[in-house]
Amino acid sequence: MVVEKPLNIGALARVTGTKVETIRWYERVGLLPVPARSAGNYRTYGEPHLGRLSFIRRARDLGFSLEQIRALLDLAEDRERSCDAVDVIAREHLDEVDRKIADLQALQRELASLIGQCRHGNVAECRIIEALAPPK
Amino acid sequence: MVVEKPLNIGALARVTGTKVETIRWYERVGLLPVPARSAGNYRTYGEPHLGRLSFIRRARDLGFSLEQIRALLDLAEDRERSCDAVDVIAREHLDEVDRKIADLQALQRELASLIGQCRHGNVAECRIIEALAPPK
DNA sequence: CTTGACCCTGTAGTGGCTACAGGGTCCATG
DNA sequence: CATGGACCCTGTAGCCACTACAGGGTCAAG
Repeated sequence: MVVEKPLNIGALARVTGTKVETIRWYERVGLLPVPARSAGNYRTYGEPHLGRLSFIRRARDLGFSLEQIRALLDLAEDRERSCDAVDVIAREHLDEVDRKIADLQALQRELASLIGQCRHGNVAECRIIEALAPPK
Repeated sequence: MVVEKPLNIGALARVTGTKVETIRWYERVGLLPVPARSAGNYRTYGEPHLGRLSFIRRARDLGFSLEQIRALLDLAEDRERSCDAVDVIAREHLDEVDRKIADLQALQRELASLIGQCRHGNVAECRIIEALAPPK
């Protein structure tokens, strides 16, 4: 059997690709449980912490907010519960992502058209400045 | 000739579609020049403030940062200067928008595939939770 | 025993606002 | 002339999700 050695915060940071400060931050906001401390007052982490932090990081990579992640972690606890609530959170997030993409694409079109009009003259006749300045 | 009446902050907010607090904030960070004050210590704005604030708002709607807007406003001052620097800022911003769209689309694909796998069972066999949890 | 990598707490800063609290001003109505 | 309500003032704190110190303590190798 594998006797797993406890990790200090730097090691946990390395294996999860998280910054040390971010781990402490997750602890402060209650996403990561308060870990045990060594004799020298160092935080010591085990497998459960590693798993939980990995979960958080993956969810963050997918753009979930810490609030959503908190909800997902709570839901994940109760393994008998229906996973519809999980689905709802994920769908809400996807809707948000869809909306952001649409907004950015509108922006992209406007910017591209603005830039396309640049004649590289002087500022007085700059189309970009003109487009931003108030009418007349 | 039109004698333009000075606006107080609320009126300026209404005509530019900005919140009063936002106008004060732009003043604090030096984007809007400090306005004259009335006898009762109210800010009083004229045409130049209106123009400048409109510029800021349009640029914000296009997603430029306040830092970029500051640069654009500086460039707009010197009407003889070549507008290439303006073009550079706009292009950098467009590149940023392009990048954000690409990132969000990658997210969108991942999320959609995750959600598509939901079988609406219980959490123990939830694909979404599984996908987030660490491997085995 | 010293060095340097690591860890601790606490605080402040980021961007771009937003939201108070606790007051002052202005003007129309009674 | 008093009152009420809409407006304005300053200053501070909060939002999100960190990030970056400052000023110290701990630990292990050489």
